[in-house]
Amino acid sequence: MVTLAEVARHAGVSASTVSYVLSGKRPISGPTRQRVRASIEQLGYQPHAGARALASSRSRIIALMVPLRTDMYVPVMLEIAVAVATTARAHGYDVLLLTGEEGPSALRRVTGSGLAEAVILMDVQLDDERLPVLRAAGPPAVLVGLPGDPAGLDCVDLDFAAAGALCVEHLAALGHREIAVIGESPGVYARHTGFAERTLRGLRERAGRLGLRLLHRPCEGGHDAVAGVLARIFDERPGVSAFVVQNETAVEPLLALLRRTGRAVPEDVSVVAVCAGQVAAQASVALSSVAIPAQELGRRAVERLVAGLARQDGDARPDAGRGPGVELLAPTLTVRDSSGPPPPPSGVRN
Amino acid sequence: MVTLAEVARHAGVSASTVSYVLSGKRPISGPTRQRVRASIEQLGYQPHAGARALASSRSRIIALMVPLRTDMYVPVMLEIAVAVATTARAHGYDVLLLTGEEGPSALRRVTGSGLAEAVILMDVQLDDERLPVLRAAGPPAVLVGLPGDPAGLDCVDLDFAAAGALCVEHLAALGHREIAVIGESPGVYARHTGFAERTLRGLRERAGRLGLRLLHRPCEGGHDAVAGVLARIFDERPGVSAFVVQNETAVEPLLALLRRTGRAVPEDVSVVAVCAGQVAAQASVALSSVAIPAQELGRRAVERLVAGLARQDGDARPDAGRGPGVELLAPTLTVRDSSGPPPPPSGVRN
DNA sequence: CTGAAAGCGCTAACAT
DNA sequence: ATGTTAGCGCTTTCAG
Repeated sequence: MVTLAEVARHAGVSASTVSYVLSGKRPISGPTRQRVRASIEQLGYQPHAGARALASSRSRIIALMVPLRTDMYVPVMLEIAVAVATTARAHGYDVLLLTGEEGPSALRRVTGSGLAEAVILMDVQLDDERLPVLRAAGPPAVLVGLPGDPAGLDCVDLDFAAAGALCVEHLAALGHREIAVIGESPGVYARHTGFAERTLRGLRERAGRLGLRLLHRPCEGGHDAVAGVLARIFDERPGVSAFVVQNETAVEPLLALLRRTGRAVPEDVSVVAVCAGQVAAQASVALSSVAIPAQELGRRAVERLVAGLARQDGDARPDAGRGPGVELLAPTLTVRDSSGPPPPPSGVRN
Repeated sequence: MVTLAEVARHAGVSASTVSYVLSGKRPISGPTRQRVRASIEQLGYQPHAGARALASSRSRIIALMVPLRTDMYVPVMLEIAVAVATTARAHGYDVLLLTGEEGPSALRRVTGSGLAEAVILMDVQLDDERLPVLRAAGPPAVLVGLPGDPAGLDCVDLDFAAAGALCVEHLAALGHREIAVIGESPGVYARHTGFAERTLRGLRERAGRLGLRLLHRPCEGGHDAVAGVLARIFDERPGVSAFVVQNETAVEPLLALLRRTGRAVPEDVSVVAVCAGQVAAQASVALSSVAIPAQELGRRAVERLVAGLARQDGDARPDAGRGPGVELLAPTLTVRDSSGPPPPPSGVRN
């Protein structure tokens, strides 16, 4: 293995000079820098990560904790993870993959051992058990998602409430007066995953303001579960002319069932989804939808973390990352083929 | 930060004793071990990862390279990644997440810097550009997937050829004589991703042996693409009574289109899939399918890697991991609701 | 602008 | 069974 000392000897300089060429932490004359660079190149030198971490107390590693349970928003999770890794690299960091399984102790472990100098948490619950660890003099952290009490924490998420409102608004503008919401599976609500409840709040609030009727039903994924829920909805509210879906695995079953029961989309009923953009675009009827901005979420999480770490170093630049706090990304609704005006009142159908 | 030296002082022993209590690399008397353990506990000591890596030249980190492009088998990819992380932890390793983006250089980087001591590569292409790095005195590595020439490499994958054969066999046993294959998107074949071609080979070979007609068509995901392919298939081969699908995003569109064109599944046509188990189970008609054993793949990859690393250490145990080479997991076909006997010859329908 | 040298915290001979 | 000690490779004072 090539060491810094060998590079130094080869270049005819001291070890510290090589180090400073690498870090740029002090001015090095042009010629020396050239020679050192050449030696590094020739010898194929690569700094030893462990030695660096030991001497500098900075591992340049960010831990990313993904949920163990992969039952929800799976493509989105992967996309966020990949965006985190990519963005982290762009800032000189590597990413350590942790699963939710180990829970809070994993955070203590990677953080206490100096393995990771910061963490990003995905799939945050309203009263997440990992949060106490973070508040108690924890490491720099950014949550993707919003806990019940985000005080003192750094969070990035889609503004799901606004997303819900946006869906209602879109449907209201088309003339719909009665909407049904096919929600996440009951388990998601039971776990108090914030985004589901926030979406619902946004839906309800805007529906209330615009005077629409709104019916919400949690729903498991899969064809049979959706069939049951759908039947109950039409039973309770025959006047429903539009659906908002927030469960990727319910999307296709819903479309299939509507088709089978002779309801054309969007002629007879409209459907709007809050889900991964790809899912919406590739559905058997391209769905008008609010996409989860997975890449953006991953990217922002890293950027905020890196800004925070720089701040620690005394990089008092006022620009990067607008400081800690909650950052909610504004939702965008993409209109595709699944939403249109409601059918004319029954009996008047042409 | 609590150091090993402090623990040693607190316990009234030398630093090496503490180290050995931790590593178990030499016998320590019961009493001393107790005292050291107690001190560790009380002081909340955590070994410094960097210092350890430096002194021992073992980082206890495995790099996992996932494809950047997330267009295929996405849930499976995440499931593998999570299984890798979980299994690695069970063996005392952590996992570094790399994206395909950086390519071969990422391998050199994490490996040359001692950051990771071994790597797992996912989504391996037939002539993967990362392989030369591995063969050339590279780090211990396991591929999830099969390259064109696996010589000298350690690989784990589903036996896709056997999976294809299994599908044909199942359909043949039901009485089908003419089968169509909805393949992966053309891009996948163009990239020479091995599994798609191996599946096809298995399908063809078994179909040939059993005297079935087989028609293969690559297919993009999404409703429109599937519609086009399906139309062409029925045009060319009106006698087709069964489909094998190997593209998760084509599954629901296919089912929807069959339904719409008045073909009942499985009464009129059978459908068998090679895809994630969850997708098959949750489809609008529960699909008979060969599942991709994601967890098993991730688990085996780590186990083989760890076995290899132990072998390096001189752990000449004959058991663990059956040595390097190619390990193909046997496929399992789960019969669900989408496959049955073909309809009686036309004109005889009841 | 550059060098010398003292650690960073841990492991693993080498002792006893 | 335990202690002593010499590094592992790098960063960062302290000195010029």
